[in-house]
Amino acid sequence: MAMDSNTALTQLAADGADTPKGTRGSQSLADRLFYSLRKDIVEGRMPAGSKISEPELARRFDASRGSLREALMRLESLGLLERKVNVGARVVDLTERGLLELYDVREALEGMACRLAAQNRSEEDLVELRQMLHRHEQQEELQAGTAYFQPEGDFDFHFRIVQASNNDLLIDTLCNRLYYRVRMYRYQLGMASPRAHRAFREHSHIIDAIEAGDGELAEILMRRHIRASRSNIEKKLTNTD
Amino acid sequence: MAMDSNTALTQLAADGADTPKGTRGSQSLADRLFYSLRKDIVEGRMPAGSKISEPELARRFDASRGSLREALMRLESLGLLERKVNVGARVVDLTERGLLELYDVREALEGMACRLAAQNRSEEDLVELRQMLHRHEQQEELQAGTAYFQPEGDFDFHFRIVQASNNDLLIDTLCNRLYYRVRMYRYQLGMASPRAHRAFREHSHIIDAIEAGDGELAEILMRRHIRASRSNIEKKLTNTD
DNA sequence: AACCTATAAAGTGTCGACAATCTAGAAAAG
DNA sequence: CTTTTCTAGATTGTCGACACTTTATAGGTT
Repeated sequence: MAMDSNTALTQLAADGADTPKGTRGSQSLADRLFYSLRKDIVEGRMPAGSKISEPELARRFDASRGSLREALMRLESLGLLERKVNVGARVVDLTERGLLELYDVREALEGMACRLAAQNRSEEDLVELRQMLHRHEQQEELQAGTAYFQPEGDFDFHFRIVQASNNDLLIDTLCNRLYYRVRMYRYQLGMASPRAHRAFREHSHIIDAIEAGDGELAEILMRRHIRASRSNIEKKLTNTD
Repeated sequence: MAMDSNTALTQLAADGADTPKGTRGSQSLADRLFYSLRKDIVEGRMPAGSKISEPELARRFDASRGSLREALMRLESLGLLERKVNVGARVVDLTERGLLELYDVREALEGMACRLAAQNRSEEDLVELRQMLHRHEQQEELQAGTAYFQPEGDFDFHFRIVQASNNDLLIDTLCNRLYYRVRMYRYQLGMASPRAHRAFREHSHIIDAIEAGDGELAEILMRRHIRASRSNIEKKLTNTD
C-alpha cells in the first residue's frame, strides 16, 4: 500500500484551497480537484514519491474517476506528478539536483523579470512593492535578533516582482508552474533561509534599481540574490549529506 | 461554423507526427491525439484563434470524446489552447506582443542554458555541436548569396545547446513547452530570418565560448544573438503595421 | 530453496450516455 | 423597427461500465 490511509487530505474547496479568488462559482469539479490536490502535494500531505491509485482517490473525494483523471493530468503538466502509461501516477520526488536546477532557472527568469519591471517602471507596481517591503521591515524588527523572513515574505516579494514584469508568458511560467515546485521544496525540506537581514537589504536594493529604471542593475542584483540563496542551500546539503 | 471543413488534418500517427522515437507501441490513444493535434496547431492546419468542437473533432479522429478531451487539456497546459469552463476550447491566437514576450523569455533561459553548457563542457555534446555547425556551413555555401538558414537549421542549433545544459527543468521548459510556440509563430507568420551569415557566425562564436568553458561569455553571446533576432522581428512588425 | 509459470486481482485506458450549461434564433413586447 | 424574453438546439461536464494491461499471488518444477 502506497499512501498512509489516515493522512487527512483537504476537503474539496472547504477551505480556500489556493483557488483563484472571485471565481468560486464558475469552476468545474475537475478544477476544484486540481486545486485541492495541488495543495496537498505542495504541502506534503501526499508524500513525495508516493504512488497514486485513481479509484482510491476518486472515492476519497467522492468524484468520478474521469474528473479525477483530468485533475491528475493537469498536475502532471505542472510537473508535480509523473505518469507512465498503463502503470499510473506518482508524486514527483524531491531531489537535491532538482532543487538546484530550480534555482538556476529562477535565476534566469527572475533576473529577466527584474529587467523588464525596471523598463516598465509602472507607478502602481512600485507603490505596491514599497508597501510590501515596509510590511516586511516591520515584521523583521518585531522578530529582531533571531529573526528571519518567514518564507512567505520572501515569496511575496518574488511574486510581486514577477507580476511587475508585465510579460504574461514569464508570469505564467514562474507563478503558475515553477513556484509550486519551489513551495513544495520549502514545505517539505523546510528550509527557512537564515539570511534574513541580508535578504531584506537585497530586496530593498532591487526595488531601488527598478525605481531608478536601471534594468541592467536590477537584473544583476536579482540574479546575485538568487544565487546567494542557492549557494546557501548547496552548502547545507553537502554538509548533511 | 468555426473551422474549414476540408482542411486535411494529420492522420493519427500515420506519418510520424512529432511522436517521440522508439515509443510507438507504448502510447495511449490520447497521447497520439495529443501529438497529432499539436502538430496541426503548430503548422497552422488548425487556424489560430479558431474554436474547437469536441464532438466534431472526436468524430474526425474516430475517437471518444473522453480521449480527445485528455489531449485537449494537455494542449492547454502547453499554452497552445485556451479553455473556458462550459464554453470550450479555442486555439490561441498569435499576437505581436506574444511573440516579443517569447523572445524575452528565450533570451533569459537560453542564455542560462549556454552558461550551464559551458560549465559542463561535455565532450560528446561538443562534438555534436561541431558536427551540426559543419553541416549548416555546407548548406549555407550551397545556397550562397541569397542564402539564409532555413528556420530548421537555426532551430537545431538552439535545441542542441539547450540539451547540453544538462538541466532537466530547463530542457523541459524550453523544448517541451516554449519551442512549440516558437515554431507556431515561425510557421504561420513565416518569418525566415534574413540574417543568415551573421547568424552562422554568431552560432560559431557561441560554441567557441562553450568549448572554452567560458560560461559568462557564452551567455552574453547567446543573449545578444536572440536579442538581435528580436529587434529584427520588431522592426519588421512595426513596418508592416 | 530458488526460479519459472499460470492464474487472479487490481489498475489504467477507452467508451457511450445522461445532466447541466451555454448559444442562437424565434416570438413577443415596446 | 428595435429590444427583450423565451424556447430549442448544441456543447460541455460528469458519470458508470467494459476491455485491456500490469502486478501480485499461488503452484509446480529443477
